[in-house]
Amino acid sequence: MRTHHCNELRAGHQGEIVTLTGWVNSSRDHGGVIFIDLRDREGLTQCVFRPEESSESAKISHSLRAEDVVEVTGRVEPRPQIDGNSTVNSELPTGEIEVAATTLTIVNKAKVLPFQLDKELSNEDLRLSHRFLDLRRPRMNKNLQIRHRVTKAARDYLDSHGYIEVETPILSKSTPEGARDFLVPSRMHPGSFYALPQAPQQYKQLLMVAGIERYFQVARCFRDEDLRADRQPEFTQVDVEGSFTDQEEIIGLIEGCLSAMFKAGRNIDIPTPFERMTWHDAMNKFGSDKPDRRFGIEIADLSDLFAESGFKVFSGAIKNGGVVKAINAKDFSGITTGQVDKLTEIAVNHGAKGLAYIQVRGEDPSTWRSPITKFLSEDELNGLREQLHVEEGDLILFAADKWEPACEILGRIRLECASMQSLLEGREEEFDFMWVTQFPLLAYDEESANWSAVHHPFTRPIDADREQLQQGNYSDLRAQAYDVVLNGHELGGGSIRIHEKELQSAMFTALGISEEQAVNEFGHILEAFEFGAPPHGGIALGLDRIVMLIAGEQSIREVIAFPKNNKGSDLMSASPAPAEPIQLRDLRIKTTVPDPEA
RNA sequence: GGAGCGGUAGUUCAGUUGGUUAGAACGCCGGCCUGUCACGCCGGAGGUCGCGGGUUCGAGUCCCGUCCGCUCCGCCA
Repeated sequence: MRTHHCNELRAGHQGEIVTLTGWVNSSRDHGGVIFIDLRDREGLTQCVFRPEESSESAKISHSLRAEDVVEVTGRVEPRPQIDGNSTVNSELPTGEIEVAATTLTIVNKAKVLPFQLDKELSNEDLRLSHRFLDLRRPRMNKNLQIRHRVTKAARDYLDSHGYIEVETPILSKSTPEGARDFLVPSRMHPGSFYALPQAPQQYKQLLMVAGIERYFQVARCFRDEDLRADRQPEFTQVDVEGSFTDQEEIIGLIEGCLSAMFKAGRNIDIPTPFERMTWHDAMNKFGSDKPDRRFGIEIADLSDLFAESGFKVFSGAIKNGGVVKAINAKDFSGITTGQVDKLTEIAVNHGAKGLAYIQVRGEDPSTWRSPITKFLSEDELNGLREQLHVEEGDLILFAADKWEPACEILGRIRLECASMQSLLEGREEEFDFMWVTQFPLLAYDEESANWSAVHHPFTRPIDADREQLQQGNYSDLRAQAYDVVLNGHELGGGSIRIHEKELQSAMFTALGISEEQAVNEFGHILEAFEFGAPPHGGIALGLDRIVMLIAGEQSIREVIAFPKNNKGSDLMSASPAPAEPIQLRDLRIKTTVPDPEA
């Protein structure tokens, strides 16, 4: 049996007889003396095999290959002086010592691996199909350890604040709103399906009705939507709900929880309280409900300046009830034609007809290079210079549209400018936490002519807007909803919920859900609200994203042990896979897709 | 559903205006080596250039189609 792990032995252990186990990380065969670096999950220890001390184990050691599993027994020795030179390896925590092997057992040989563990691998397919090897790499091993510590910190923190973890069903019911569900056919109810939960939303509210008062869950959630670097079909939320609470209490709780998580995972102290910004301000200044504020380029409103402009694109947009907005990308007047094209494409993809810009080559507007300055008056140009603090070298970009699309266009453009200018490089240690509050409650979709819930249909309007909702006046309602944002990533979102049947019914009416449908789909929660439901609210944190940011990774796949690829496949187990005919028969399911095996 | 980028040795990549037998590094195999730690030295094996078609005297390179991967948009209450 092993006596120590591979990151444990130090000079103080000198003379002890120890046994280490692990994988051969590397071997250096000098013909006579042989070194191997033995690796376990904790680290590396050098073992040395000298023929004069143990001819048998030295002989065996010649056959060692990378990733063989071995057990080594020997004496802890200080690294010697050779010809007056120290052989201490200061790069290695165990570099002051080595284990002079007397016994070597090859526990299990390893084939040559399909990739080298000490080299970066761009072929993610290969990594995922051999994930059990990929995870051996110290970086991945470290990521899983960070994930464990961060999760534990969240659990401990919430526990210490009186929140108890309750498990809610994975086999659940399909909900009409929201993301596409994963369906699970029921054998005992042919033709009927469970759905995997997109979130434990309704269950946790029912736990509040049940008098649990303070609930949390490290909850697996499922959404059958297209994937991204920060999206997986199954992902984990730290789901929290409390009764007799309010937005302030939840925000304070989560600030403490995130602090504990970042402390545990990265040993940094994040300052609290976080800054707050209303959704309207976030959109207005940053064109996003999850602003990245680490660089400037704030959006300015120039509607007053251009209301009567001779440039009809601007004045026309304003007369149509829209706005003219602009950003000043400092020191970016040297933008290339290709980059202008790319920015224009982004603008056009978001509904703009084009992208007006000015390359500022000097103090005097006459030196400005632009397709539009010839349409602008001297007053307008001077006003522009003043309001945007224009200096030589700047690049001005405009959007003229309705308020929200104009904000969104410039929001996208400012992110792309930051990327083109590499404004975020080398700033991995900056953490800008913030809350975005007062989201709109409802959004109108022109195409379907329907109102839909911006957060979800259980979200409570702010008290001042409650009457309006019940009177059927759905424009500009504000929600008691809040998102916590870090460096442009949404870490989590929550709200104070509706706990009264009448208000919930009014909400369903707003969403075009008929009474019959409401009873059918949400009857249990409407009924529950009639039996003394306490006021309640909560939040859900995206654990994968948080761990990703703490670990400094670019994709949540790097912090999930066995993630799916871009198409939702697990390349290691080859799932999803066709079902056996007998399984389908039991489920009374017939597929219309031809069997690829046939 | 759409856009972009990519696919050449086990891996990471290079491969010029289309032109000899498609290269390098690491890994792998064999040999040498008693103080290395990315050990070193000598030798060797290893390729359907994703797949299919086309242009051409000649295609890794050009054209068309297709498959796969990643990133982004749509989507994700």
